[in-house]
Amino acid sequence: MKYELDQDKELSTQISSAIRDNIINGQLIVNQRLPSESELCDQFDVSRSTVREALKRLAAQNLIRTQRGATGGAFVNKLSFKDAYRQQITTSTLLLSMNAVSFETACEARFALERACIPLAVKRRTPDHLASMRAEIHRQAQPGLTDESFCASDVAFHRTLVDSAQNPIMSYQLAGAVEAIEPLMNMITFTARKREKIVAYHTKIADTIQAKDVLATETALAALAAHTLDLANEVADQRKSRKS
Amino acid sequence: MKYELDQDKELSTQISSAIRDNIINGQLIVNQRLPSESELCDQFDVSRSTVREALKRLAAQNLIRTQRGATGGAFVNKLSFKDAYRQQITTSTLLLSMNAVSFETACEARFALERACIPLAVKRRTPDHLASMRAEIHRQAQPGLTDESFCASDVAFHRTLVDSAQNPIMSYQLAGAVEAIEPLMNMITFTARKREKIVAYHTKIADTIQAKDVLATETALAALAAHTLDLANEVADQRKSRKS
DNA sequence: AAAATTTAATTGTCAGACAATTAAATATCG
DNA sequence: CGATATTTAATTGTCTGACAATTAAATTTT
Repeated sequence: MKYELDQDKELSTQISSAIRDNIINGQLIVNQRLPSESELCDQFDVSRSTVREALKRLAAQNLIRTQRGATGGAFVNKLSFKDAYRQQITTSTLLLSMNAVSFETACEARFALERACIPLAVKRRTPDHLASMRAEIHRQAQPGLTDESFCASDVAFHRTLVDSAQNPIMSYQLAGAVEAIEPLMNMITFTARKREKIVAYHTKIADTIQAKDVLATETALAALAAHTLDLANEVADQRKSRKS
Repeated sequence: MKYELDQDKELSTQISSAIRDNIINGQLIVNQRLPSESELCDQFDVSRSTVREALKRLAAQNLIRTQRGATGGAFVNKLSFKDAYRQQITTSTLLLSMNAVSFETACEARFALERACIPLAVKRRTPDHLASMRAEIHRQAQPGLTDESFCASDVAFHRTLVDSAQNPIMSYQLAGAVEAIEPLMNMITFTARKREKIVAYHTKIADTIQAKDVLATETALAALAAHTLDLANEVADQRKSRKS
């Protein structure tokens, strides 16, 4: 295999990019073994530390995995949906926390994207999905729950809604939108009254999905979106008044 | 700062995870300088190579950047939307190519998610967005265009549609869905007649967005989705018949 | 005061060594 | 012969120490 290297960057970056390109364009296929570290040293004419730093970069992106031992080495890794989910969630969470994204913007994105799942969710939801939703709703209604657990259950409910569309690509794409909002939601204090209201919306959503009523589900979700935004604004107002 | 290390993994993995956790949970904030490599050697009681491999892992995820020189070091990187886009697109593309995702599934996800943008796009689209869409449509109608360029323009058109919702989180989330499908689309041969039809759909979509008609836009997009799926099935059928 | 030089801190790269792991090859024993 | 134990070889993981390259700050020179 031939490699073309950019100039003007660190060697380890050039090497990892070269190998990454070969994975993306299919010259290196899943489970294929890369040359051993010492062979790569020869090919790129660099030291082993440099090769290793390059390989660690690729490993961090789940593009390769390594095995020790006689038949070991670095292998092109099949990116699993699970790994992709995790990456997606990490990236989304960091993006939100580092870029001062408003709750409003994040909320808008989340509910808009979830709405996109409804027609498919209504068509394909199984009894299992419905049961999962009901289970989370039941959990959310329990009195002793901490705010954090309540939020986590909220996320689980919405994730089930997304998953019930049974399109793995959508589940993956939306993982970030659904999960990354959790830290923002965690800043809200959910009083018993507020929880009651949210539980009611969730129940409505589960009911309408069960009834296979797209329009009613969309309406219920929109109402929940509006309500969530209200809660967030309330928190923001409290902050402001406390400041002054 | 204290670090808790998992056992049973490579040292460089443990260290990168520990630092990553501290970035995610906010103990290390944006632009903060990490301890120098030799300080990290002392803190974790490992060699410099090990520390460096850990840092390269973090750099590969855009979590840190490094600078040489007297005041250099590793700094917590502010994850930009641009970096996040690129990561998202790379991951999505690999996920699709490595997991034998059907065109149907990818297409379904893409159009469902795009549909989610329509209400916002209709509300917020600027003359610039409309002009961009028209420009891509014009480009798609040119006779000498290669199939690849046609696909690229198609992607650009849809990206503009998404961007016109003016929600950066949605743009980011959908970047993968919109772009990753391009390699799959590239397997389709777009005859003049087929292009005409797609251009007509795109025109319809631009028109209805301009007219701020949500329902009509949704209808047009749904029609385009159905048509795209037909094209893909045609290709699949040809493959099958050529085999037998 | 400005420009040139030196210094010190830091990351990037190299070289060579040994430890740990693992599968395959080989030797041993019943 | 067959099963088991041992050795071997290949490979990644880690350590040590060195030097190069880069950069900002400190110092010296003009």
